[in-house]
Amino acid sequence: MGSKDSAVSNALLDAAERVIGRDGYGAATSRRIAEEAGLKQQLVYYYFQSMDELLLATFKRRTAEALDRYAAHLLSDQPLRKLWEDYVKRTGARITFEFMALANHHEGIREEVARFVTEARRLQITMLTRVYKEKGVSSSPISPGAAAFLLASLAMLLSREKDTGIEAAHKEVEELVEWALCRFD
Amino acid sequence: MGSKDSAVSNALLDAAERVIGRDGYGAATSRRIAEEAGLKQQLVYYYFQSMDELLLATFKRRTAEALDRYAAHLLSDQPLRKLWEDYVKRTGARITFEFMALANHHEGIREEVARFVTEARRLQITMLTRVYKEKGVSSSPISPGAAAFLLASLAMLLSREKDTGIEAAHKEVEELVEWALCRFD
DNA sequence: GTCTATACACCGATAGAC
DNA sequence: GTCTATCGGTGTATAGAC
Repeated sequence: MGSKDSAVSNALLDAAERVIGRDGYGAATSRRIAEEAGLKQQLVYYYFQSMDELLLATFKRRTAEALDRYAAHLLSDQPLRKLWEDYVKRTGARITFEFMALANHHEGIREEVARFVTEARRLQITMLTRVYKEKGVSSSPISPGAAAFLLASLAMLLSREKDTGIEAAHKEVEELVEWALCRFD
Repeated sequence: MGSKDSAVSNALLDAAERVIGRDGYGAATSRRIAEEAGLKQQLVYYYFQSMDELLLATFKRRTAEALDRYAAHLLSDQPLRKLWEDYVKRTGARITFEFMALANHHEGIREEVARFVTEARRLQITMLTRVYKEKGVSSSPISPGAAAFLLASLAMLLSREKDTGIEAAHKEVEELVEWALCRFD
């Protein structure tokens, strides 16, 4: 077994992301991922015990990177807007939905999704509670938790639909979000 | 080629739904679907030209059923609440996300997703415009289109996260939705 | 650490008998 | 309309040389 943070190991994770994003999780086979990385198929089994493990490692690297970005947004002077932009760019992406579907029948990925979403929400509630206090929000029907959830769900569906060529009601939703974000600036 | 609305054809579509929901689209092979239906693998190719066509037929049957349900909700005396309950039950379901992921790399399914979402939104905007007028809503920052989108995105993420074992901020979101729905009752 | 070789299962799809 | 038989391709994973 080879090291998990070697150059080859990371090249395999990069290749796995490209293949899954382009062709779906059904195409994430040892042969295609190795070919995408310019390596021999059998090398996959030197660096990972199984395909399941490779897929899980690919996903865990992504969630770790995302949590790092979210933490960085907290330090920005427009944390809410930074988070929204990050979400729109990433949570509706093709590869995100591939992993969501994979979570249906891959226990390790399902557990990692749960861990990731819970921790991300916790971070955002902390941030929003601070923002509410700074801006003197006191009696909103939308609690910090609900606001975090709203932000995530709107960004996810909005960017997913855009990717699918749908635009029904998008302009109005974007204006609504813009209106809400401006109230916090 | 056999008829598309024969008993056998529908049994294959039923079996395909079960396999995809349980094991993912990667498991939707002619052999497994036929076995699930108690039929021979080769029969799939008598009723469908290819696996792609079977998957598309499976999805189209689902979207047609959903649009029928949505149209029925319009006639209810609590159309908004009926729609919310339908959404919570279905849009976050495992199989929905499998088809969303499939849409990434299956052109026919992507087109059908776009058609379905656009038509569903159109129906809901008609309904909400009527409700707004009946209730005398005039200066809400949330337009009928934005409200339809909000409903869809919240229900989708809420039920998806529940299925994954996540509950962070869910209680607050449910209370917020309940509060909003009550205002229309 | 990377190579060649290979075992064995499953895949989509077709041909042709009945 | 359903059956048996089958082709060529691809999948996961392992063994063993270098």
